[in-house]
Amino acid sequence: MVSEPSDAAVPGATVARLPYYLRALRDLAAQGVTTTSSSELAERSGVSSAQLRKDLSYLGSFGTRGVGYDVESLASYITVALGLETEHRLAIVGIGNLGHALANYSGYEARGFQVAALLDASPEVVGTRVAGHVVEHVDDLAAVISRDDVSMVVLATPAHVAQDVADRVVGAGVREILNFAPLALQVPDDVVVRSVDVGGELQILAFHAAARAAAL
Amino acid sequence: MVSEPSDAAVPGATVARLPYYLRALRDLAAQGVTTTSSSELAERSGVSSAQLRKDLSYLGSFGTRGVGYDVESLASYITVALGLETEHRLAIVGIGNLGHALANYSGYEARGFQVAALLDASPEVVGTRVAGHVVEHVDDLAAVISRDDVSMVVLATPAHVAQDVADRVVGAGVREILNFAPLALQVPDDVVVRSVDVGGELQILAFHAAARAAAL
DNA sequence: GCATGTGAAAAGGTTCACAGCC
DNA sequence: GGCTGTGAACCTTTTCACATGC
Repeated sequence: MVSEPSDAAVPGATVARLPYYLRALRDLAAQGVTTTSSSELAERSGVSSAQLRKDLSYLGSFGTRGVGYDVESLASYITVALGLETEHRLAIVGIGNLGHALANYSGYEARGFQVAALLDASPEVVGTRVAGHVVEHVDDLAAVISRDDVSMVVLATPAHVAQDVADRVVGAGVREILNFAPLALQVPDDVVVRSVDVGGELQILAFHAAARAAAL
Repeated sequence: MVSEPSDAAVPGATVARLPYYLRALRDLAAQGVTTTSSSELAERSGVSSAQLRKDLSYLGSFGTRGVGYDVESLASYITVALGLETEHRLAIVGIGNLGHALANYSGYEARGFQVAALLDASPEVVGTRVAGHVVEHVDDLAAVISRDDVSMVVLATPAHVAQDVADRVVGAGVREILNFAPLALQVPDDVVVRSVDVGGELQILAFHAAARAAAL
């Protein structure tokens, strides 16, 4: 049987790696592999085997000593730990370049994510059909969120309206936001924001390139 | 004059926040603000003022006690620290949904980034014009990288070819990769990979949603 | 025998609180 | 007086190394 530490909080750094483990496990399963080890799984996930074992220890005890892990069942445990056995309905706000790409992104792979609505503010975009959805006006945000039971919002708007949209999203009761706008959103403590900043990532790479050049 | 700690390494966590500071400084400059404080800048960047001051201390000493920071000059110092005063030429590999969006992304904001080439493997895409570039075949990767003096590659290919493309990118001498494919790329130690994983970010949000639900 | 699971040690990062300086 | 810059304290995260149990 599997133990499940009831209240011990899972460290944030561990949570951030669980998707990697899950992905690696699904790859293994797709290849027909049924059993794996912490070292194999760690290598495929890009972490050390000690790190992987420590991370899993926060969730419970899923392996067999001397043997390893059952691929399918470990994948199931992580799926449950991530809350992916329940459906999460998304709304994407801001149907520009990026919003388009996100709407068409087939890989809401981890089952459990469903795009429920697309919204934008531009009259030229509202009413058009994108990825099987009619784009609605962002002024109807609260109504759409309620109507479609949206629990997560993806923000792909220009930076100068992102905070305003975020305020409305939070006001409509959404507590999880994935932000692509390059600014730090101000939200209440109980709202979780994850930010993806392509420009920032490039700048970090530039730092390393400069450091390399300086070291010559 | 400004001191610049010569060899003391800048912590990775600090480097990852520098883009936020730079963005906030540019916002302030755009608003006509010429002087700011660690608390104002920190709030706009989403960090604590102590953290901001500590981060800056790794780069040098740029403020005036009792006064604050000059917006323009601090922005300049961070720009230099990030290596953004030199031009970085990018190639985007994989011109699907996401690659399209990235190619059209106007905000290679931080001057210094320039899209030099687009590549794909599909005969239907190669030869078409996207964002002002004719898409070239990924088999010509090494030649394109050399011809266009590409120093960073953005990988937006399907996951199952990402490692193969990454190997060729590294073989062609590129040492900085921004990876959008959902897998852990295996690269030599001297290559820097930053990964952006939209599905993973959603899964992390799902974890928090589940934790919230469990706490009720 | 062998790979997991885990305390303990080490490293890394953040916060505190105040000295230093304008 | 007020804000920066920074050592010291604190907390989190990673790594180590080995006891545990199949």
